Amino acid sequence: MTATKKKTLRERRHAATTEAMLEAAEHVMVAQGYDQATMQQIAEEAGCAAGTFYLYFKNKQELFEALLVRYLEALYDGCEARMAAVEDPIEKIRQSMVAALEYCHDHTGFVQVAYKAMPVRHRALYERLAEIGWTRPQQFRRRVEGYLRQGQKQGRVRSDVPADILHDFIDAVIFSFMEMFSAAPGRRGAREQLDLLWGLISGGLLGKEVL
Amino acid sequence: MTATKKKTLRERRHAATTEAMLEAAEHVMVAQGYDQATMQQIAEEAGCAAGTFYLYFKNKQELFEALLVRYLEALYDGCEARMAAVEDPIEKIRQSMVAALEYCHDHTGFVQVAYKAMPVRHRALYERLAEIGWTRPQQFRRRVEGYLRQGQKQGRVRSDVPADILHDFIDAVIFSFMEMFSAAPGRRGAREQLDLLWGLISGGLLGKEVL
Amino acid sequence: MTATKKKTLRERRHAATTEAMLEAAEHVMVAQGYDQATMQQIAEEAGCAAGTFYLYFKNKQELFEALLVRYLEALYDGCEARMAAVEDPIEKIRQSMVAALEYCHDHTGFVQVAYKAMPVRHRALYERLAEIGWTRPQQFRRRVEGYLRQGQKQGRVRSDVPADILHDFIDAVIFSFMEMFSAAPGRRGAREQLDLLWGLISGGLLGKEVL
Amino acid sequence: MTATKKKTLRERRHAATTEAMLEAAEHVMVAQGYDQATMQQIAEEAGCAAGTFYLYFKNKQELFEALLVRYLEALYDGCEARMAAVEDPIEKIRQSMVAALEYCHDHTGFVQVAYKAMPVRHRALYERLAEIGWTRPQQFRRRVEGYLRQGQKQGRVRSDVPADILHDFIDAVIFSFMEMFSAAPGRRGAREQLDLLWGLISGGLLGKEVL
DNA sequence: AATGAATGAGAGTTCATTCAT
DNA sequence: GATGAATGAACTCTCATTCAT
Repeated sequence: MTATKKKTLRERRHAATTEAMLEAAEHVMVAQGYDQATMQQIAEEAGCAAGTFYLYFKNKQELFEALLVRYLEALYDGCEARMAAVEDPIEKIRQSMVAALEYCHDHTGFVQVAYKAMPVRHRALYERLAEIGWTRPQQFRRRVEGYLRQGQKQGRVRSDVPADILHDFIDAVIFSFMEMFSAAPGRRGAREQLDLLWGLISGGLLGKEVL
Repeated sequence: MTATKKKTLRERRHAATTEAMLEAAEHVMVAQGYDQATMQQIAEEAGCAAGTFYLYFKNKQELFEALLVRYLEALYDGCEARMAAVEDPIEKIRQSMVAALEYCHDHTGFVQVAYKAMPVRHRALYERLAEIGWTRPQQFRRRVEGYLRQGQKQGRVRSDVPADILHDFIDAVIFSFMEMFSAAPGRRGAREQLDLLWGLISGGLLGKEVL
Repeated sequence: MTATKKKTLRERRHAATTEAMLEAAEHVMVAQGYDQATMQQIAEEAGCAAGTFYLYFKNKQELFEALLVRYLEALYDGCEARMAAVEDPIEKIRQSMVAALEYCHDHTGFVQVAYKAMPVRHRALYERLAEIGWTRPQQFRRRVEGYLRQGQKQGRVRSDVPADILHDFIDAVIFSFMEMFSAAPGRRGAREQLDLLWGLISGGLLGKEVL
Repeated sequence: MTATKKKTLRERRHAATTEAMLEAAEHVMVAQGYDQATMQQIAEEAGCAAGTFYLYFKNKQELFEALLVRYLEALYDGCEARMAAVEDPIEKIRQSMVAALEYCHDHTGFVQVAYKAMPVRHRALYERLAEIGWTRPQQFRRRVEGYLRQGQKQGRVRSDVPADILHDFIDAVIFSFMEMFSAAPGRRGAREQLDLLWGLISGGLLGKEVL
């Protein structure tokens, strides 16, 4: 009991420090970008010595990756929770967007990290994360593509465009608008943003006619 | 007269050198990204000494900006030429997309520079370029928004979404797909790519129904 | 009484810990050399925390010196024991060599520490050890030189070379071959090694003729 | 002509700088040892910025290797020149010793570098130098072993000890005494030193009787 | 105009040592 | 007594920029 509690205490302490470090890293990297952010700056922000970071993260690159993974895990968790609550495949996609936008509203830092701090373009980063065994994005994507295909079979989604391209389309719009929203937060309510995006996206997915 | 001619020759020489330097910078920056590309590498690629660059560009940052501006100037030139050839506002937008995609096909380096080498996110960069007085993107954007508003007045474009958001939507889709196309060139023909994108975008712009 | 016993127990514990630490230090320093061996590595090898070392040794340098002294004490003990068992001065020297070689066979780590891990060359180290009051090498050396002088008086050792140089000669050969033997252990039996070395050394000491 | 001269001038300049840097490195490394010598110290000694060293040497390790190779090349050159001047195999060995001792007298720094500054033990270093393609020590050694075998065939060198061990013996004595001589220069004349060493070595090589 | 050697500030990272627990 | 997290100074090495030639 005591041992367990002790261990838990240590672990808690460790987790809290890790958390504080990730926050400091986020803050500085969002402000400066990955390359321009120095470990000294981040350490100062975190209120500890630069060397201390190397007890928690192997190097700067892994610090950044941990930062991103932490956010993405939460984001995907939210998306999947919302998706599970409905049955209809198209509605699942819509709900996933709702979750993403909500998360983006509550964690402005995330999008800014993802867009301003990335040491490499996001495609390359996903590959890197896959290399270290974190493949959730790929899995999630496959799932959404499945829903899109169901929508195509039901005739509710255009079939002249392959599902993977439709997914790219959704991603393109969401990511881009998330960046805009996070850069100018509060400009519009989350509800309104969602309707806007869904209008644009669903129009593209439906694609009945060409102007 | 002679003086003028001499000066012209010098200018030509200067322009040619500038051009070679920009090409070298593009090559290295596309391969390595902005921060990782060193001036010595770029100089070696250009076949001159590192110091020489500082006779043509104030510093690394300005070298990159010049590189980007050169591309964007050509891109906007192409877009505006095509836009001038048609009358219909929606068709103008479509033609501008055609031009952009074509340019992107012929100058793969451009998109790669814009996406892989940017020292900062593109929004920040536009602001920076505006600071140094290069405001063509803003002008171009205003023009396209004007066409969108015309389309709205004619009832051919959804009016439930403001024109500036529609523009953001177009930008989001185009920029994202341009990156994909340039990363996997030849996967699809330019024609086919265009139809794909236009299908998605026009669907979104039209936006008659919601799924 | 109880206090005394307690103290003795404590002392035993202290000695055992010291021993374990020296062994760990030896292991790591032999593998990596003095500078490359880190206190954290040594601590891990010893199964304790890095900080604990500083309760037993003032710093890394003293840890190394203790390590070396422990070995040298044992080595000199062995040599002197063997020397005491015979009368003849030359034979004393020979027996000392026997002891040294045996020790070297049984404690390969010693030579490797002495040769691979030394933070400074050995002469400098002896000076340093003398500084901290450990002068046994000097004493031992004086003794051996005494035996050499006796041999010279008896006409059994060349007199054209001063005894201190003869001692340097012996040292040179022994130290060098000890390094070789310890680097390639088992290449030759201890007996054979001894004969080899004694042949070379005694030839040099005798020095009747010049080729 | 001009071009050639220019190039030669540059090369000269480069060589002179390299030389100055090696000297500075030698000075500091002899005083502090390899690990303790910092690039800043060396640079200060050389009268330039630390970064400048990296234009001439890839890193600290290569700086040290260059330093050692420079010395050894000169040493071997001297040995081989002297060896070529005589016919008799044993005399060749003796002449090589003469050359080595002379070199050691004129370049005290060399022995001190070799003994005080080595980042690793000399055997390991020879392996490393062999790795980067510098195998002169091995070649030289093979040659000397050949002479020893000739001496054995002629009955002038003991045959009860293999030639490679005899070579180790010579090396052991020479290296050790070189260190002593260089640590206490001028204590004895070169001539006297030579006679001393040769007496000890030739005695060991001859090895007629055992004390 | 062009060079490229030299600079020097500053990067990421390591590690002997300390000290609150 | 033992811990091990934290320190922070010091390390090697990089590179945008300068300037004597």
